[in-house]
Amino acid sequence: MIPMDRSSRPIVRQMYDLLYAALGPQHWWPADTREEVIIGAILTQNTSWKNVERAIGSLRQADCLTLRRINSIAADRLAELIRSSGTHRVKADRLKNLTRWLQSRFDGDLDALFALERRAARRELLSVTGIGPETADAILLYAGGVPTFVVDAYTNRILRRHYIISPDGSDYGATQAIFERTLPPDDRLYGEYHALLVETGKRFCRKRAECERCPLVALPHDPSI
DNA sequence: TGCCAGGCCGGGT
DNA sequence: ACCCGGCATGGC
Repeated sequence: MIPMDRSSRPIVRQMYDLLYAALGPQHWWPADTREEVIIGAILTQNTSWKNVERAIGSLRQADCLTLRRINSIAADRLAELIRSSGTHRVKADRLKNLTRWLQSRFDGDLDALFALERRAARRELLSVTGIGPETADAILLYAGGVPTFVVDAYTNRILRRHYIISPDGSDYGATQAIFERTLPPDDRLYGEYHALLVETGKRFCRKRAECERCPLVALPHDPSI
């Protein structure tokens, strides 16, 4: 067997190695229980994690950091508890949609959901109003341990920057397929990789001056992205 | 001060 | 099949 040299390694693997070497393990998803993962996944939609942390704290303080409790309290009370996460009335409705659906369809049993075949479980999650592709995959991966690659805005931006997808590309499934085609279906690997991409986006893509310090700067890229 | 954050929905072309 | 406004708080 001819050993594979560095330059012929898939770009997606090179990127992972560079990010992990530079940033180390990210310990995602930051939560104590899988229910907390699910709640956080909805709260963090288009919202900085910092604001989500406060909302999680409020829920914990009110003993409402479980799906059962969220299912039983009033939506407007829930909205007040999660106010700091922004778009709080929308998110309160979405959380209620989720818990109502889990109760009626799976008798409130998360194990029943995650026991489903992966595509079936994903379809189920997507049927809930307020759960889109990224939220569904984050729940599957970080709460269920299902090896599904999570694609977010930073992921597409970084792939555009490195010519891996077209300059205007943002197709969720296409981006997801790039990772799932190249990497073994390992939930720990997927989880670490997505966390590294988000951390990279936060630290190196926000301000122009920071992007030259990106661990991926040695790879071919378009500086204007 | 304005702009954005670990999206998604619903209505309009 | 896209495109867009709305949702809303806290941080820089």
